[in-house]
Amino acid sequence: METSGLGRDSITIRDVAIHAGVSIATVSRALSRNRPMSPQLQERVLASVDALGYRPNLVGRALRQKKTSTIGLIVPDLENPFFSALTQEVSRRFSKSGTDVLVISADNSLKLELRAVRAFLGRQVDGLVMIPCDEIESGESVYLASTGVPTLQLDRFVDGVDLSFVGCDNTAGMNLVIKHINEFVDEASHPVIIIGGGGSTSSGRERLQELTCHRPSSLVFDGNFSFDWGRQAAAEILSKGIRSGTIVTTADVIALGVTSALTTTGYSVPKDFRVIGFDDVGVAYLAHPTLTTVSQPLVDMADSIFSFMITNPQSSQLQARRIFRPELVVRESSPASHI
Amino acid sequence: METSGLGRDSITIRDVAIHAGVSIATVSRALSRNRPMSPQLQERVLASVDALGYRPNLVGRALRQKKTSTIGLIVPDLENPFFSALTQEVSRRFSKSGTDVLVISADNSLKLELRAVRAFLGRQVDGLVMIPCDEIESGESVYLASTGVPTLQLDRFVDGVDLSFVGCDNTAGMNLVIKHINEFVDEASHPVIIIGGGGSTSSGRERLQELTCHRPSSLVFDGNFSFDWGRQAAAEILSKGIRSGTIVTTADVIALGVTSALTTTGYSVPKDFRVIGFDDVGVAYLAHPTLTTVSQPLVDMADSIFSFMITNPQSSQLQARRIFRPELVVRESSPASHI
DNA sequence: CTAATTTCGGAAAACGTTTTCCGAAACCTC
DNA sequence: GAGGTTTCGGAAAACGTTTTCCGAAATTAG
Repeated sequence: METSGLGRDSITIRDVAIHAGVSIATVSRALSRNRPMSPQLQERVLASVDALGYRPNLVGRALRQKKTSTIGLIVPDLENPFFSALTQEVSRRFSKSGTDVLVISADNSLKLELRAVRAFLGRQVDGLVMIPCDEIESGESVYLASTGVPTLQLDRFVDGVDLSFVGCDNTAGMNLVIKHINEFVDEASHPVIIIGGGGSTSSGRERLQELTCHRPSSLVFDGNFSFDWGRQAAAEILSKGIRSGTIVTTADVIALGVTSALTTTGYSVPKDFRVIGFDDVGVAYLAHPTLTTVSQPLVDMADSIFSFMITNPQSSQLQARRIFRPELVVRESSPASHI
Repeated sequence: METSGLGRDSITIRDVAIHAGVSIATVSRALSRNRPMSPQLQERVLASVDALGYRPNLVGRALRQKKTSTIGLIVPDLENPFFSALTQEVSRRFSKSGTDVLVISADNSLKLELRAVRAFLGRQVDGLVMIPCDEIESGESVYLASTGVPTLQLDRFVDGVDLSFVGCDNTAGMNLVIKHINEFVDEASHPVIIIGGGGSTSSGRERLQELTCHRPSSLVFDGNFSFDWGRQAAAEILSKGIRSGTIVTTADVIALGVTSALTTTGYSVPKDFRVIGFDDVGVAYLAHPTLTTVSQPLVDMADSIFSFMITNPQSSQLQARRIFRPELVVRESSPASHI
């Protein structure tokens, strides 16, 4: 055959209809199995479809059906391994059910986040999953999203909008950490240093809040969710003359940055400083020393997002929260044994 | 106003036309500035657009214009930090120009990769950028993609398809590594161990090939691009009774896995084993010890993808290759000083 | 054998845009 | 002030589907 070596202006359903000698309605039905039809005719149509290499134009279909079998996922930063893992998990879950997940990274920018919402809304996605950049400032994006399409917040939520949320219990997670450090921390000799991050996100704030609430006298540093901030924070700690202590962070990426800076400068983890993270990203297990952290149930969260999305067709009204319990994973960076 | 607290069945261009008392053509023109029109009328239309909160349906527009202002990016695995960094960079580059980049992760599965191609093709993206999963097996996906839309291969290419490619010079990169290790490797006492990965990808193969070609007597292990494979390979090395050497890998993720396993088992990097990676992902600088690796020019590659995409409107015919020169970054895991 | 029902293919409307084509009005030029 | 040109708004076609509606044929019932 080799009708069209390069698939220039593609073959439409009309071409198939002509080729098979039927109407376009028949072709559509043969493909969608929307209505029973005589097997031999169906077969004939399908043969033409194959012969011509016809691929339905999903844009046309979407326009007519007013649905795209697509959901959009907006993530603040793909370079944060926690988000890429979460992205992977969510995609995996949906692809099992035949809906495609399209991902846009907001690159930690509110402007890009808003633009991503517009892009997805305009493209008529059937649902939107957002990990908002900012607890306050993302309000506009999230609200806009919710006016157009069933929207779910993942991992972080925005203050003041009534929208379903799937995440983990950051407070409970931090309590596990606090209980853990209570086992070996001697207030006087071994100070607790808190390195926050993402203070303008709900999860960052919740984690930090719980920490400062239980350890009010601790030294607190606040920055963002990044390796670099971790490195920087470690430098600040050292510059303050602190030479040992227990460092609790609000994210693995921070903890890894801290550890890196500390060990590079000649300090030992966990001998001089114990370091604790949050999230349990893949590299936490790989770092040297391996990182004590709080593990989030990624697959459960992805499952939850999925079921919310399909059972919650339009009722953004009855918003709900599904909060999962994380668990502590004690590793080398803060061994359970006494110091 | 609060006409529609929840934006149920959204307002179309027709609603705006009625509200402004003009025809839909006029509304379209007012928005697209496609043809000059009287300022007061334009203003009136725009006022109605604002009042109603109209947002154009991009599906309708795409159908009519036969373009979507969207490009698709298919990446084999978002959890590989190199790919997430590359994804971020490409997105960043395109978003500057107003085209949205939609990402799908193939999750290292050929089936999902093919499905992603179909999804993007059906959705009529204006272009497709692929990092193919497999040098051979991804042929079907890549070919299919190329028949429908201008397609670019990134970082890896598929054997036998004539399609433009943007990547780095893996051979040159590995030569830098070889030159580097030649400075301190004493054949007899300090064996060179090669840990390959992604042997079924062009980049993995090229890198491994160059290594084995220059160091034919080395011990060679082959696996895939993952932390886990690195750990596993390290275990195999130790089980063979090897207690020191220079370990060259074909990717940072492997090198990091190797280092992790080695140091956990009590060996020292770089004292006992020197370890060298490839890619220069963010964590390479964070690892302990920091990782010697070959740095790929991500932004150059992203720029190149971009310019290929816009200048190469349809001419997949004249396929071209844009190969960038990587550079060696010597860090602690294989110091330049003698052992 | 007629009447009632079912089966099944096709014509055409619809989805929300953009854009071509028209025609009316306005503006020049002499 | 007539003829020519430009300006500018609207009607309608087009994009590629799905789906409603219709009618012809086939089947069943009585």
